[in-house]
Amino acid sequence: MRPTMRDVARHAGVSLKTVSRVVNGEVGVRPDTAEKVNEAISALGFRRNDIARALRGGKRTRSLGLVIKDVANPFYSQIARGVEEVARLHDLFVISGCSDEDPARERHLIRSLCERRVDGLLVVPSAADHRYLIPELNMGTAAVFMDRPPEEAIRADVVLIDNVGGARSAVEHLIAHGHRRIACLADLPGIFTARERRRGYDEALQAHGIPVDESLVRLGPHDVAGAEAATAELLALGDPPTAVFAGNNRLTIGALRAIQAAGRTTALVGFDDFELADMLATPVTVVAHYPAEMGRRAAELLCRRMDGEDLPPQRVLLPTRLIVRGSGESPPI
Amino acid sequence: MRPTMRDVARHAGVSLKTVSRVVNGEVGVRPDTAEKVNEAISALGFRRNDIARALRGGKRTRSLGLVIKDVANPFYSQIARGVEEVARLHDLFVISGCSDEDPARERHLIRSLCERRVDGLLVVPSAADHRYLIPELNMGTAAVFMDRPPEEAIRADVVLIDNVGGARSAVEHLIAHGHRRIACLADLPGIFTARERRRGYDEALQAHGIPVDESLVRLGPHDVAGAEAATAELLALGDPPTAVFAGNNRLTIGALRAIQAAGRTTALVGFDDFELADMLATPVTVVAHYPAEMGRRAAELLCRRMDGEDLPPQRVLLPTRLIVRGSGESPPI
DNA sequence: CACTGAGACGACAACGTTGTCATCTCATCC
DNA sequence: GGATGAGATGACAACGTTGTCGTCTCAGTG
Repeated sequence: MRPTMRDVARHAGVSLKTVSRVVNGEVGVRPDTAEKVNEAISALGFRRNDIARALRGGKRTRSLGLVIKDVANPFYSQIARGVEEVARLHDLFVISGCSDEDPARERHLIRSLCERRVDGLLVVPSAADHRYLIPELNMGTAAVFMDRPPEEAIRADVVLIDNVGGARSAVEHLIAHGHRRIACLADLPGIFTARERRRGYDEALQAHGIPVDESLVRLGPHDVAGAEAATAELLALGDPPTAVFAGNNRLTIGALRAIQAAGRTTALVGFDDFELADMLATPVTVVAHYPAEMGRRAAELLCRRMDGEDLPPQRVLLPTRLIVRGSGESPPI
Repeated sequence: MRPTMRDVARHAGVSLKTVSRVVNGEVGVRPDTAEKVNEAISALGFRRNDIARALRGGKRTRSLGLVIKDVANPFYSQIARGVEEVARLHDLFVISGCSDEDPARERHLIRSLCERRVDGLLVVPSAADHRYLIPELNMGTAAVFMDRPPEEAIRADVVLIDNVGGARSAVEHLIAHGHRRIACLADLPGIFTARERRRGYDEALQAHGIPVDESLVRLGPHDVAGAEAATAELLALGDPPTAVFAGNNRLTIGALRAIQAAGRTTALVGFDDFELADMLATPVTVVAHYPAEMGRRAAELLCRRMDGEDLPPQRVLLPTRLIVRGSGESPPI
């Protein structure tokens, strides 16, 4: 089927090794010999077999595995983009898979990637137990986690967003605009980022001497519809909140729908920026962060590990930025 | 570093081949032998080396290459998602790369993917010449193109959106609402989809006996800013259009900005659906299509080719759907 | 002319796995 | 009791490449 170096060698009347030398640009081949070989290569359409190349000498496969929840989700696709940019610089390929937040699938993916001998792993871990990774790590597969840390037992680098700080800045922004009754839409409490953002919300209130009113906190909404319902409920309270902090972009959209539907001017700040946030009927004030940057930083850390650098496990915290657009600056009723 | 089957064999006191049999679930191993082997496997943390596996016997690598313009762009990330879904069913991995519409990079990517011996290629081709692919195709690498066809000379499957039909339906919708002066924002004429959508625009007008007024057609705007400027220019004409057809979602957003800025109620229909189109100040009527479906269909075709099916090259045309949301139904001034 | 050494090139093994075929062990049967 | 054969296991080669080392050629030197 595909010609091998042996075929090229036969065709050019030289030895296998000489073809190898030419293909890899090694020195010590006479120009006319090299030309003969190159002619044979184009005549036969030879392509060096990277599979064989990786096998021989336990060479690197020049590939890294990326496990995310879902490429179709902009948050993850931007991470993927950041990863790919760094991979490109290092002449690495990215082999990616979507876990869909299913721990079994995640585990299967990681295992398969290890079997393919990727040089390193980049993982956005699901909420499950990751100790099964320990043997792989001990065996020398480098790994860096993104967005959520794995359990204590796993000594690996992590790149996180400053969830607590970002949430705090959002809530403080609302407080600065005079709000005291601020609702919090948090995602499922099993999710690390949801817990952290909730913590930032609490800290901001406490820092300003505002008691946390649990009736204004909604843990659990996980999609636009859930957030819309939860917000509608909050707005229907006898003493409704004058502002809402939404823990991620799904929740922000849901809250926005409910606020618009209720014809209120309730203030809103959301975690996560999203496209067209500035083009909505009410432009949305958000805590922005940079998923592509997370991918890049994680990939860079991974490359350093792959190059054998032996630092203690790093924990990178990426900053957030409050983008003021209107929805967060409405005064209390 | 990582243990091999030989190590496992030594540890279990059996032969290499017996380990292979156990690992691959072959019959003809006594249960107690299998157990010894399995114990050795977990004791050593053995993982079968898929690289060696693929090499031996010219086996498939169980991977496919995906070349898109940019994963961070939702259109492409949805394609990637569709591809992933099918790949998962066939136990294949997806190795992807972003061409950034750079023909040289695309070529490099495809070449590298072939060197890695992917079992098949999925490509959204850039505007360049793809004849360099012919040797690879002849050499047995299956390939399926998406979104844009490669040149005539390349006999391969293609999965396209019904660009002409979708554009025609958009413009006919505007005509049905009484518009006669309909502007067309098309992307760079070098882009296949831009040409096709422009053609749909022409056909719709001609079918209704409306002459094409070239002063209402803008070829070239390629981003939001360009479309905004072009639309502003159109609206400033002595006899401005009463409706705009925008050839893709970037152009739609640009047009929308310009229309809002000018305080007009100019009707607007855009090609490509986008998230939050229904949440904008003016909800946008669009020609929707399904990029994930394109990825799925292309991946399915590719899998059939990889399984050795030998059909003539297929050309799949995916339907579009007009989603009415408001912006396309304003009457002429 | 014999010697030296650098430069060009080739033979061979090895990477980790699996397909092929050979061997070895028994229980079964006449 | 020896032949038979099924079942279990092992030896070995091969996949396509590259690292190591050996061989060969030939110009330069004494």
